[in-house]
Amino acid sequence: MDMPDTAERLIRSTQELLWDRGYVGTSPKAIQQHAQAGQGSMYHHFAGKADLALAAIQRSAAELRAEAETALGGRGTALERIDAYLLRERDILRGCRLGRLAQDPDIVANEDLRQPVHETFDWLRQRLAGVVADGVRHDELPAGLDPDATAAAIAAVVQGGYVLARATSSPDSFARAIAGLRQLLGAISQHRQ
Amino acid sequence: MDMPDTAERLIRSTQELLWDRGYVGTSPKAIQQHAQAGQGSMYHHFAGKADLALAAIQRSAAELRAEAETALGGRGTALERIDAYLLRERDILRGCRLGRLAQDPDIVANEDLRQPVHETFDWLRQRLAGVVADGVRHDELPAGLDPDATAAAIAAVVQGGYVLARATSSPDSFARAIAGLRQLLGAISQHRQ
DNA sequence: GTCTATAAGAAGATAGAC
DNA sequence: GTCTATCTTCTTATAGAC
Repeated sequence: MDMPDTAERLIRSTQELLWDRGYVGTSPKAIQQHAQAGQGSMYHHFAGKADLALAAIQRSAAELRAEAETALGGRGTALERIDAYLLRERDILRGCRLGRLAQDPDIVANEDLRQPVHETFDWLRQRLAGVVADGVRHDELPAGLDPDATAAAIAAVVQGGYVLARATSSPDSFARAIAGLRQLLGAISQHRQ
Repeated sequence: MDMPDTAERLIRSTQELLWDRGYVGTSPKAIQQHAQAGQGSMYHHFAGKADLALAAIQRSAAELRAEAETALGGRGTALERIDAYLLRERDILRGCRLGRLAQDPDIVANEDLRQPVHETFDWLRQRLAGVVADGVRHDELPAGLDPDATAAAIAAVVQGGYVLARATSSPDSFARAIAGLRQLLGAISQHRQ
């Protein structure tokens, strides 16, 4: 268990702070303190706040994608894989690492910083749409169902569930939204074994 | 068309800036410039940034609630009223005035500032649940449907739709999520006239 | 009510020593 | 690679004149 090197600690610290406070709310000083790195260290390894944030966002995007893939690429029916995604462990009140950045004006205004966020959500929707399409192909889901729209609704319930949970300071709000979506999906499923 | 008085301009300016930049990203100076009010003016009318933000958030919460009520309290079947809510005009890429505040660490950390956000989302879910319950009562929607969970899912798709739209810089992402939800609701509805 | 002056501290770096 | 010094601008006010 060696201590990660300085650049690595800076990236990980920035990931944590971006998650909790966003880009606008995260200062270089706070990053340095969290990473136990000096001013000079940070500016030696990274050109500045934006450069470091880019590394952190790319890292978070890759992690998120891997976690989603674990659920969506698992075994089971389409509905079971969607359930695995919807019910996977989440730090609900902390929100989505990437989704929160979509609210940040300085992220949205900076094309470099926005790109990994954009790409990840594009990937997620396509990945979810693929699973929905599988469900339609195997007669689990009705033939008329639009995989892209359904996928977008699923991703939106998760992102919106986070918002509702934070707004009400209660993870229950997230759970309720997920339960509502699962009930709708269950109601239209063809229950084939 | 008189110019609103100073306190009023300060509140409206703060509403706009909170919407676009959040609490952490909004400085008193920016508010003063937007409102064309001086430093002394602002601190004469309000105790400080938090006090002014509270007034602005309460105002935005009341406005949002009134707009939702217009759609949800209109005439028509339950599904038509939900559609009216889902399809009402929105400034999609700007996001939700209140939902974006749920991401703000300084809002969540301050009970006074969080309260109007919390209350508004509680109200919205209950209001939506009432409409869903109406639908169940009138046999538009299946008897087994959980109104609270369905309401949470509907609110989450809207909030999440905003997140997806901002993440992808495209209002289409919002529209797709709404379309997905409407397709699910349509599929389970009983199509009674 | 509004204006200007003042101020302690943070934000986001740059420069040069070690 | 890391450290300290320095710098400009911004943040969030307070104080007192007008």
